Amino acid sequence: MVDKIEGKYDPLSFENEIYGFWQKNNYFHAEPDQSKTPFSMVIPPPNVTGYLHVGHALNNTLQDVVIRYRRMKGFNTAWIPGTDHAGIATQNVVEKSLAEKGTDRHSLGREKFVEEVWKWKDEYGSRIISQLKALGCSCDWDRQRFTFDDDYVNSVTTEFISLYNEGLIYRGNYMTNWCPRCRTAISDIEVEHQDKKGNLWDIKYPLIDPASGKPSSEEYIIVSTTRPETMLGDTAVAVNPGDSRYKKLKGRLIFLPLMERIIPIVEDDYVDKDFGSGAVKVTPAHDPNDFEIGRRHDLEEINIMDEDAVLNSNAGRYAGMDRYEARKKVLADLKSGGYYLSKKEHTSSTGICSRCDTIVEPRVSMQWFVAMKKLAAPAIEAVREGRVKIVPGKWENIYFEWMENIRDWCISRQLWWGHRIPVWYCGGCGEMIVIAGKPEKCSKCGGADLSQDEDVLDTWFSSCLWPFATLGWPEKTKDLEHFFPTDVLITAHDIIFFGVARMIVMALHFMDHVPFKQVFINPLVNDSTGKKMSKSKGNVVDPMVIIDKNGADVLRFTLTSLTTPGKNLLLGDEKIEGTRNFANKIWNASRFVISAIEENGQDSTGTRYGDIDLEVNNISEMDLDLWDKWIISRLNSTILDVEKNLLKFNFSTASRSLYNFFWSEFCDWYLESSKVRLYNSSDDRDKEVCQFVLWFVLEKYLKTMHPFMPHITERIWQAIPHKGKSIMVEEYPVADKTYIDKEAENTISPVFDIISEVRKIRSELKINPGSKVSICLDIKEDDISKSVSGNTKYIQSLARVDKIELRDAGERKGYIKTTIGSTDIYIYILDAVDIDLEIKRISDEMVKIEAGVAGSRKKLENPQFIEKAPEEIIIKEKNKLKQAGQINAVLTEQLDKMKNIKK
RNA sequence: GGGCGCUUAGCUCAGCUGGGAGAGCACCUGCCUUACAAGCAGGGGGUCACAGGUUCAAGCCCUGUAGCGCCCACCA
Repeated sequence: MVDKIEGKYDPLSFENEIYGFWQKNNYFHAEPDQSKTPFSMVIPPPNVTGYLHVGHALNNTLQDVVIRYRRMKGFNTAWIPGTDHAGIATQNVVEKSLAEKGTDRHSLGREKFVEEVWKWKDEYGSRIISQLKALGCSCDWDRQRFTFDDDYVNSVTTEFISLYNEGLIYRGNYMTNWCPRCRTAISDIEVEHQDKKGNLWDIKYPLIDPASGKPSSEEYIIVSTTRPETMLGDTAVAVNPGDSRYKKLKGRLIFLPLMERIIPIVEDDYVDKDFGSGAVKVTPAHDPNDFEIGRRHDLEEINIMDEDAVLNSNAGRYAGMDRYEARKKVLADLKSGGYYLSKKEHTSSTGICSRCDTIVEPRVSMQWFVAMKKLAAPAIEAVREGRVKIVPGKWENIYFEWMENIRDWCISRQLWWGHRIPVWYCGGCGEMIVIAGKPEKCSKCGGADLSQDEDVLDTWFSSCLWPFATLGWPEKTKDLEHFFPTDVLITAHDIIFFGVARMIVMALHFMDHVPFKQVFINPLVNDSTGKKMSKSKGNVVDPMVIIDKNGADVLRFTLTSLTTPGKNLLLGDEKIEGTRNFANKIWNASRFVISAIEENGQDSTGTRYGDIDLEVNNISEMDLDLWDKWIISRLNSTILDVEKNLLKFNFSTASRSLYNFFWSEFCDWYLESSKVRLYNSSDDRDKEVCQFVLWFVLEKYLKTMHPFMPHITERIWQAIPHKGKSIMVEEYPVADKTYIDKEAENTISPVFDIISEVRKIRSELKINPGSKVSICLDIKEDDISKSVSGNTKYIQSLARVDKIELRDAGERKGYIKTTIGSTDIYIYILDAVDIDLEIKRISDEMVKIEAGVAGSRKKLENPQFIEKAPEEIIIKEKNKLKQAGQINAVLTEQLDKMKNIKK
């Protein structure tokens, strides 16, 4: 590592180098070690096809802050990274690239296509990994996993077979959500719902005349539908059993127009008497409700669509038409046949595929399912009992609501990219064999004609093993023993159902333990106007662009400072700029500290500073100035505050604490005060103490800040006196409460007040900032007097004062008088003052004071307040009133004086 | 249809268990003061959505209203 820091903050010049330094020294890696307390996390694996979007940037920054903090706290930390093979998403991406080459997966064939995807993965799959590195993530890269690694395939196979053997996985023909574009079944949660405007059509279904057996020309039932084309698959009309209108029609048959099929009327409680005509057409193969009705009444399920949602031969003369084309034709035919009654506008929620936005077609097909009810129960209990804590708590309710109403999980996908289902079918006898690895012959008939189930498993069926499969499960590895359960999972809210819930389910089932103790749901990142980022809107912020321009630290700190649990965050350029300025501030202040140390001719990287031994580092034995005690006190409070908020995932508060301490306290006050001691003091010992404290506070601060801005803190730390190789493996500063010195803070406070007051008056009266003024301080309280008299040189320097007298100015001319607390301040301004300006200043001040006085007086005159409010509040209020009175007196006096001069 | 969240300065938000309305940005004034103009010093600006209630005291607790947002749901 280089020592000296450059004159200008240029993160791009050192961030990569520092990351390489960490990696080279293997700081990210942890081995199981019984002597240490483990702290582990698994990354929510990003899609292998993915690139780092701003949501990932946030998610991984937060994880890195947590893991770096814990590492410095002495835990044996492992942050396990990796990627997800992401079945549909990846297959879609590769298919797209095939299409560009003018080919498709079908002409390639399954085997070649899968090879193609692996090639794609090898080429692009590390993109997101290198982006995470650019962000500074301290993942244990030796443990990087992919949900399609050989070992992982073994985990998934074990999962499937064992759930199957326990009767928790079954296969059957059921209603599923079918995406005609992806040509696969998808699970309920992969369907998003959008309200779409459409129509509700009323259609006449003639009754069959019992006498003739032919459609009646007079009797009919009206049915309403939003999807007229599905009538081609109707196998009944349902009415409510309590609906008197249809009592007389019980047992009658109906003539289904167009298909000319005879279908029954069935009675079912599902039907709402008050909706439309109270009669519902029933299409068991293309509507989830109708499916249920159909199963209850043993109705035929006529599948009228193929996997592209094109009508099949069951749709008669409509075969070959797309579903929407068929709709038009059906309506036209209904019209010409006299069956069409009316249409009205109707908005209904439409299911769309979350992967490709295609309208999902409910379709009956043969699929594999996981029976979830039994599995969910212990997972609900685990959260209820607090064994898994979800932060913010509101998400727990959402979790409960979903888990308590959970439905079975369709896990088979009609894709080629994914974990194959470990099931073989015997061509001879039809036997189904569930086994890892292809059996040689059929266990029933001995035949060798065995073929594997064509489907693959839902990606989430594999990712829900992530917290323990990455550690070696089902093998009983040392890693698993040491690092499982993990401690925290940080993820976005849309993963609660897909991942979090199922991880809890599977960990409880297979590991008999929760997979993580806490889940933090990170906020969503919106654009600067609060809109969701989307490619089509063109408002996507690319984190890599920010990193390439401002460095990773700036992006990271911007994100943490905006992360308030439970609230979406808005990211815009101004926010980035603010952090960049802050990083610049840290850089420059550090340069100041370095130069302050070096000025004394000390070795900037040694372990000694003057006669102060950094290794002993005992500030309690030093002769600390009030300012030293104050800044050390503030530092310790800051450390406490940062830690407290970090443990609550309150990243914005922790960030603000770091920001305010450094800028408003360390830079604005302590650094400025140090100049007095460094440049104009003859007290060498005091100068040394000051230099030491500058170093001490900066060094501790850098460590406290390190998890948030790892690169800059490392860079600067390497350039100041330090012991140890890297800040990232240093011990996190221990906030020593004995140094939280409220007395020092209280003692210094009047000094600050006086400086601020003099600055304010100077500014308001437009006194040239370059010129110095003389002041008199009339202090009535002994302790203030003591602290002020010991700090006059600071007041002189920071408020640009030449002469300070600790007395009142009496009748001497050329002074204006102001007051702060009980202290009167006289500022000698010669005749430079603009009388009108001063009169205005005083009048404005008096108005403010008056409002406060009125409020206090009202309270204190209220007998109930005196009676019921706590003593301390009453005292406080009285003090307020007293002080206001004093200030008012001074202002009145001053005002009179000014007015007299004016005369 | 059910549930949840939000509403505080021009903008974005912070305000923990009820007792002094805050920050950043923007704005205004003055400063190139030897770490930093990506800076320094100072300043203006708010009936804390609305209406009730509890309380000595409400941005904070309770009820209701309105607006915005999100999630869930098998509304033909």
